[in-house]
Amino acid sequence: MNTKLDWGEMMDLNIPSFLRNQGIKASYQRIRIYEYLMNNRTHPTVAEIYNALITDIPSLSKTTVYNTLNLFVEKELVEEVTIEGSEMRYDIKDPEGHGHFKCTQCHRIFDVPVQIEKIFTDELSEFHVQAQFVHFVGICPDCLKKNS
Amino acid sequence: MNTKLDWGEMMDLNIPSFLRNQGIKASYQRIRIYEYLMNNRTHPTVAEIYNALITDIPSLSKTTVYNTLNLFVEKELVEEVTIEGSEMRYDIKDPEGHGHFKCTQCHRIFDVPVQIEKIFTDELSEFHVQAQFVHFVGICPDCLKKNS
DNA sequence: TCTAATTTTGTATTCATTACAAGTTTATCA
DNA sequence: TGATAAACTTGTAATGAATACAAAATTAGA
Ligand SMILES: [Mn+2]
Ligand SMILES: [Mn+2]
Ligand SMILES: [Zn+2]
Ligand SMILES: [Zn+2]
Repeated sequence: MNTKLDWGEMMDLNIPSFLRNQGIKASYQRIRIYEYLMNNRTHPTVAEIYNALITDIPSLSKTTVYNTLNLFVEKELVEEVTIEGSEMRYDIKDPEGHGHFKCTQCHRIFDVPVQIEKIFTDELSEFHVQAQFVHFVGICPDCLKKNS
Repeated sequence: MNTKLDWGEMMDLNIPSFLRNQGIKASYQRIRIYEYLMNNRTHPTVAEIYNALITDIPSLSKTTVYNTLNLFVEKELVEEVTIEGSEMRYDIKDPEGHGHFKCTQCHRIFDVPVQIEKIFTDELSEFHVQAQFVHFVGICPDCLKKNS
């Protein structure tokens, strides 16, 4: 039998120690917010995270959600998804990196694999690239099926 | 001698008729806002456009800048650049398409060529892609030089 | 346990964007 | 040309995401 855990499994099992490893105190609120992002890969907004957790954590403040997400972004555990003009969206940062697809019809945001290396050009060699983001906009397979 | 004008030259010469061709009434404000975007490829915010034009057009309202840009986006003359979380930025839409690089030090946003085709993957064939955006974040050549 | 540091919370504030209605300009037609 | 409607612009009010700030609560260290 295989006892080796992958990245996702490891953090699922022990979020508190993962957070501590990243130099973050594992408060109850932080654990629950991180856990929510792990289990809901839907690129939620602050409001969505808050509304999902408020029943379980009646004392939760929206400010805490903002503070926590900003901390996670700073520590590079979480990525801001700026695919919308209105509200910021958040996503667990995965080491490989992936792109996003926004469906104009159902408004869902999908993960899509992207070959990041291939988009680099000669011109970019002069720049020091620290992060890259690829966004697509269009109609998702589900909505295409419904339309036809 | 060559009398053929390219896309940029054509619109430089006659913005009003270009706008009318796109089904947009060529009001003075609209012409000046489009002209500003043509001459300032710096991905300006609404506030920047407004502040640049207010001395020439003392009656100008910020609402008009918003209305006009939203109209241009709708008619696909202009593209929203959602590289910042705070303010929307605007860019003349060019047929070939290009990526953007945000320098974390001088906060400028640069155009960078991108081979869009190369980022498509098999997974995406199920989606109907209408637009794609590539953003980089890092340090620009100027700032790299200053740092060293 | 006592004390300091950290975290959470609630409220007030900021500010980009939109909503709306009134004023102004432009187009249409007799 | 002059009247009338349509389109556009403007100013102000409203919305709402995000931050600032200070007090309350929790945690860590001595
Ligand atoms: Mn994602
Ligand atoms: Mn550009
Ligand atoms: Zn869809
Ligand atoms: Zn720079």
